Amino acid sequence: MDMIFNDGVITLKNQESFEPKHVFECGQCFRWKALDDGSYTGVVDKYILNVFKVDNDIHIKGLDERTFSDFFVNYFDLKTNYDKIKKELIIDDIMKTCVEFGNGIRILKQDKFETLISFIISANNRIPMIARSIKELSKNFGQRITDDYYMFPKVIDLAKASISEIEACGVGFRAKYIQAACQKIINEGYDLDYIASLETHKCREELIEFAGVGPKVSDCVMLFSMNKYDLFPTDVWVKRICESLYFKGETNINSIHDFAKEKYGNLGGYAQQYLFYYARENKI
DNA sequence: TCCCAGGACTACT
DNA sequence: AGTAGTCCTGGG
Repeated sequence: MDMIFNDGVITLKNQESFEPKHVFECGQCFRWKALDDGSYTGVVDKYILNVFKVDNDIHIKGLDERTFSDFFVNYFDLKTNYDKIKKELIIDDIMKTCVEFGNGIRILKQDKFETLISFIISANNRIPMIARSIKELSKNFGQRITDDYYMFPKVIDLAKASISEIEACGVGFRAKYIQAACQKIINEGYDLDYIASLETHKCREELIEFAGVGPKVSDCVMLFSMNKYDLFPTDVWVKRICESLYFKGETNINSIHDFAKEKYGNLGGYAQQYLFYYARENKI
């Protein structure tokens, strides 16, 4: 990887498969915000960073070199060859269209606990509301970074919150799920690192033990924070685009899972991201 | 006012 | 085993 560190800015040269808009607006994360200049600022762990692209170069502000190589090379999944993945995925014209449209998508490697809570909040919810809730949870129960930015809460701190305190963050009926998830981890010994080490099916079974986590949320948690890609999170958007482009009619979740497993196998998670982004940006 | 949104749960057959 | 109704919240 061609990396230059100069005057507090990290520059990655020739990043065709890294488009900030695609990465941060493909539905995987909720703490990145587009600024008026087209750059994106995000809170990741205790870091606040700004990312933008000029020509084919990615620029990252807010990190020292050491933090970048120790933490963010992994976070941005920079060691993965997306050209190869995209080549393998383009086995039909529909996926070709979606991959070309979301060319710069990368699947971030996010924190397990933050992803679990974030996607519990996502159930039957809208993105702005999800982002707002996460921001409030962080402000109320996370460590302060600056006056404007707070870390996502640690399990131990969020576990101390009452249901009504969690509700006050705007999460609605999901407050009890959030509290229960924290307590399951703290009191019942549920270990997300251990769960992540299990193979996909077993991992899903364990995640679904959390109240408020069903098939779709579990698959998102695995895809976005547990390095599992042999799955196909199927929300209404993905269901809709599969029905309209592949099935040419109504079908059910199981049929879509079977279809995706057959067609995309171990790359299902990537395929889902290109389909989802295309579907949502084009309002299919 | 009603409807619904990036699902899951509960209470029914 | 499979399926309606319900759920906080807030924007159309």
